[in-house]
Amino acid sequence: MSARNVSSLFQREAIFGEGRPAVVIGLNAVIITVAEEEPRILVVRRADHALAVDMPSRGLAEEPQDALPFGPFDPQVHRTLDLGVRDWVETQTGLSLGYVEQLYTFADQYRDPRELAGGGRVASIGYLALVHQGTPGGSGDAIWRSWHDYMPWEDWRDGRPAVLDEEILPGLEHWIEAAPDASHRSARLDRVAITFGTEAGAWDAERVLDRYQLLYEAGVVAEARRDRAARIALGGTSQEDLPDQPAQTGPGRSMALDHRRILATAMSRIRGKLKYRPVVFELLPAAFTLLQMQRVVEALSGVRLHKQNFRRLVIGSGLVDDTGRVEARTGGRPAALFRFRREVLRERPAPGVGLPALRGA
Amino acid sequence: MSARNVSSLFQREAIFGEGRPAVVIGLNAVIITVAEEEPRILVVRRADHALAVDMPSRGLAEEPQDALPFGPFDPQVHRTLDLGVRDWVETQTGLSLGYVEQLYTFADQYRDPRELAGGGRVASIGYLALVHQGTPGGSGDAIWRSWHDYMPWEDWRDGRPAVLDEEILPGLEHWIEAAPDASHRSARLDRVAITFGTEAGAWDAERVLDRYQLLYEAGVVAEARRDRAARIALGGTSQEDLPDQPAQTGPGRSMALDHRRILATAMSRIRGKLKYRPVVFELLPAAFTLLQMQRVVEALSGVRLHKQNFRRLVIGSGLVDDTGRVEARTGGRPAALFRFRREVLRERPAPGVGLPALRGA
DNA sequence: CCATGATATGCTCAAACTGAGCATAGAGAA
DNA sequence: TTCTCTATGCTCAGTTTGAGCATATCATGG
Repeated sequence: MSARNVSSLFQREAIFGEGRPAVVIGLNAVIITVAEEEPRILVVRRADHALAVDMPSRGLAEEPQDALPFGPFDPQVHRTLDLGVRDWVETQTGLSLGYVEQLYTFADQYRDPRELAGGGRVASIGYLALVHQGTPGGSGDAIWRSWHDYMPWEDWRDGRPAVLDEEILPGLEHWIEAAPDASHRSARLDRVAITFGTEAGAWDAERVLDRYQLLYEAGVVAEARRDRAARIALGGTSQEDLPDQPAQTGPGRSMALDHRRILATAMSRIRGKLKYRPVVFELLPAAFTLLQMQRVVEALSGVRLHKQNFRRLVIGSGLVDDTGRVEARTGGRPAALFRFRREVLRERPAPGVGLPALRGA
Repeated sequence: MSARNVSSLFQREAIFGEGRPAVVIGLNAVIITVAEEEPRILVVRRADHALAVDMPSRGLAEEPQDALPFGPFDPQVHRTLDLGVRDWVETQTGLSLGYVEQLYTFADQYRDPRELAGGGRVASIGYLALVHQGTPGGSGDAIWRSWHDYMPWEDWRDGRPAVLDEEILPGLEHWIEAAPDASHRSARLDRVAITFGTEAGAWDAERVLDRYQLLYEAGVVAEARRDRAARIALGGTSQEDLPDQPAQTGPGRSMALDHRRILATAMSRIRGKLKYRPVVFELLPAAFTLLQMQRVVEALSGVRLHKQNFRRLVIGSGLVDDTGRVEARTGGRPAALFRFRREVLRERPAPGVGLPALRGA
């Protein structure tokens, strides 16, 4: 509460002095495409030597894990963070990114377990990038995987995902029961109800991050138990009441470090953005049918849409132009081919697929 | 395009090796409150010794500038970035922050001119924080100022801001004219039309950042010319076609470094958030009248709302509860006092002041 | 050539939501 | 008592949504 002069910290020494805290900045990219009606992200297989190298004898997980592509940020080379991302993604994978957007900066203590072994803090700036369908997969060991492999509970296109009732809600139930007292229990119950929409059937597609965070805190997700095991193994204490399950189980495929959290952030962001910015077109070819467009929106948002109403809204919004051409290979009546109408940006303040179904309710 | 193995960069050396890029992380906070129907932010007066110290003889600006509160991030002390912000804000100003949210990480080259003088890159992570009305101002030299002092063109509550037609649009006009060729000119015209809504009178309150960025690029805002002057003075080259005006003029009050850009980011974020999250209540007392609530929303969004419809929506949304008490000092019929209904979080997926006027159109 | 099975596309209709006002209520001030 | 204010209730036309029904236009297989 000391009323210290605020600008004292502006002194040069405070910033450039000896005590300069060493933070290494890394850039993680969630590179998204949509192919065969599935939203896919680029992942690499990565040996979790974070643990393996430092304590091979402690018997912690050594098997390789999926990880998001990563590149260090070097201020000597890169003028801006965005350019840094584009640069190393292109260098490593040959992919030329279209839309690129900064997501969030993650710098929690122990987000990288190497910190426990004496490494410095590694801050990671998450990025979201979109590339067109049909872009050749990354070279090297990078592959495209459906993001639903990691978040199966986020795909409601074929109805309520079974994993919710089979694994997730029971796990959360357990966590609620394990609360220290009634008030905590009630708070936990509320939180589950809010994020998973257990009450009014109100599933909010945008709350991907909230849901993942909750699953992590509740120890339902494999990463939670893995990280806890790492802390214990390295001498940290753990007061947490996580269920004692094998570290590798849990809903969805796990990822290295906090990468699944970064993915969740990306999913939340793109689902939100869909409504008010024309980002879908970044994932579509130049000419497309309305059903193709609908399928991409559905893949990203994870919910089915009413076809006729989708047409009405998209056409009515002025987002697209009829090219006059048709796509004949539909298996039925040929579909008109449309293209994105860039001029709409000039006319409407928030052009996007503002479907009511996507607006939350 | 070399198809290098992606995971090669995961090697420990790449991260912790000798060539570790030195990046200092600072935290800037946009601390917002609303008092007397004005949205206010906490600012400090700061001598721009960035330039003054390094080249006192070159005659560059030495007068103090407004700056956002700043604190270094020290990974040795702070477990998370959020905690870091709360900690130094409390230490320096005695303010206990309510809502805190990360905005964006800024790390452009030369965002801090000290870099030109040989300092390392200073990355800044911007934060948005809300504190209740009536919170005592910061101690030391921190003061509350209306954010419209810095962005006067964002306040449409009393009609179209005069500064738009008097200063901004002429300045942008000049920039459009100065384009190298017709296609650039057309692109610039489009961009102005989009961000400032010159076409259909479509002012999108959320595009605060787009507008500020455009003003900066067009050299309309004082910071653009200041930064350019600094680059030239320090030997950098400048090919830019910025108008030759005194560095200190331009619409709105200028700020140090890229702080006005960070403010613009905060304004965009909160205006967007207002629609789907109950953030207004962070700025209101426990019990409030609907008009008080409306005034806070108007102050933040910069637009006037229809009173009866505001009531209808807020009450209908279940966001508030009647306390049964009344506020008598209204100057007219006493107004019912309401309080925030926290349970709404459990019921609705996206509770917020989702007024149509705030939805863009 | 005609039914069948697909998908595309057009159109309708009730329910809910918005934008703008009119009208009345309950205070203090003149 | 009347006037002036702000609060609060209510109406109404225009628009937007949610859900379907109906028709169009292909390919395919009798």
